[in-house]
Amino acid sequence: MQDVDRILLGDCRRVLPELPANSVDLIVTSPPYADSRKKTYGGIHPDEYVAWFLPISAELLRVLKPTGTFILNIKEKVVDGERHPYVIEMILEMRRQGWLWTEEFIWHKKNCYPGKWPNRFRDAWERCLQFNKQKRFHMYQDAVMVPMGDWAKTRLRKLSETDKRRDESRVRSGFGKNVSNWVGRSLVYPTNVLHLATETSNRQHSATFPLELPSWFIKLFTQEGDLVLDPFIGSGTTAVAARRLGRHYLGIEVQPEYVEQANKALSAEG
Amino acid sequence: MQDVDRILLGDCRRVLPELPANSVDLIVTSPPYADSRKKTYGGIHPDEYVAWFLPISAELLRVLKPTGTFILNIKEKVVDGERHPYVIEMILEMRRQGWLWTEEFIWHKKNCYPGKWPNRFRDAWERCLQFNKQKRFHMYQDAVMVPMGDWAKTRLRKLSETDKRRDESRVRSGFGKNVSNWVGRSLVYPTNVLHLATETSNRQHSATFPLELPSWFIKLFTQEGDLVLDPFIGSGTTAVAARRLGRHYLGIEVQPEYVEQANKALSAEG
DNA sequence: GTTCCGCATGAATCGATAG
DNA sequence: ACTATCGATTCATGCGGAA
Repeated sequence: MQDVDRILLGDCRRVLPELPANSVDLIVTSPPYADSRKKTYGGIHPDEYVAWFLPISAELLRVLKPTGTFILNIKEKVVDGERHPYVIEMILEMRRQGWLWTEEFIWHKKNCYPGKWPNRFRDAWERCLQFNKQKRFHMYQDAVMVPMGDWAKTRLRKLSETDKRRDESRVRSGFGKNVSNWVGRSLVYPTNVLHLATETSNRQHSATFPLELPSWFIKLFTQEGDLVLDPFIGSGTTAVAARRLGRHYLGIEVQPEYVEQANKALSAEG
Repeated sequence: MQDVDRILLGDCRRVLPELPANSVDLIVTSPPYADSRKKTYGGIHPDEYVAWFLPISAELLRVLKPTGTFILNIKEKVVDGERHPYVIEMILEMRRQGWLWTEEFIWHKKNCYPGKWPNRFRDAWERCLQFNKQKRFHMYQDAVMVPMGDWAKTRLRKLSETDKRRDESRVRSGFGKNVSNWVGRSLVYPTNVLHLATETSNRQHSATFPLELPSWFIKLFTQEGDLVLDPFIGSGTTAVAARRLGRHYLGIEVQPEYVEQANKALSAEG
């Protein structure tokens, strides 16, 4: 546990083998999309994407604890007017590697990229694939409970405005026991559809991963003190999320500029 | 064109070969989900689902016009704690058949089935897979434009409640031209995420498929007078949607009770 | 005619029980 | 051991009756 809370510089295909087996509680990552970030990983062509990723997922399978979870945020590109099948091929191949494809969460991007095409609407969702090593894994559902759908309409009607405000801030802070006792029936478990906006004010980082996304999965699948790994950490979003939630983190990034950026962001956290 | 606007009784594996090639503008269907039980279509086991469906999709490829579209509403079940891969295997096999996997729409089910499990949240989405025969297909995007996000906040604030309701029903009825002239700048194109509730309390429709779902795709991919096919039409939802929108329809259903139900629903349309 | 409240109802999933 | 059935869990929706 001495080598955590760091951003490691290097290609994760080289760095991952140096990590001990069964040591990570959660892997959350958004790998470079096919054909993008050409300079870094050589601009993987969609047709070669699966072959490129499988050795990495094999290492991830090794370093993950048996009770751990792997969340893969990914979306297939349109190639020649068609959704390229590399993502679904990857799911099948990873199952052959030994991964269990436990669930597929949908990240609904409330503010998706604008544009207009004659044969296609704007793409407003991405996959967050959940993989596990075994059927029994750690999941802390209470940590991500949300206000009930008609909460504001019904229960809160009788509360004063100040009560309501106090209530909401408590709910948002989220650390549950007293809150869930107090508002108890006002909180429900979420579904497998996440409604999050992309971060507009983000800098030059290509993979715009809102902080909320890794935060949600970190709360759901880890406890304080657990270790979160992101093998394509980019500007450090996952590490910041982990740190804010009191989890240990480990990031891998091949581009020195990103490593620097991530370390700067982490220092700013104090 | 004389044999349309009917619900055909029979297994679609037998009925489809009797239909002429290149005659259908849109196929929208929600096939029976994989089930261990043996009622309709012999209760297809998830492991056999792909083999069962491929001959059907081959026939669908034959009857669809080159400019037509096939929308397949489906969702994989959980089997032994894991999402079963039959849906994604089917996508790959259908591509080998010659289908283009153009897009994947997400139907976000606002009212999903309740429940609580230790390792899983409620499933609130289904796939609406779009397949085509060629890269150029008919798409009428203007027919499904929706009010802008802040529409209710800005424009509608000044309208009375009755005006608002009338307004919404106009938009929902969807015949675009006059509406888009009238509210003009208030309408935007939708994304590939649909937010619809399932119809729960509609008695005789055990329909899982809300009327809005086929309606949306019918408006998007056909014009008035075009032909819509549903090879697993069930209680006739797709036919009702087509009829209301002035499209011809053709339904296939293996269970006589459903055929009767569908015809009754269609008669009620007048 | 309107708003409000109560209630039944789901393309679900898991775990236990029974054959 | 492996499959089939059943009960428990849980919440957004829209209907119907009531004020």
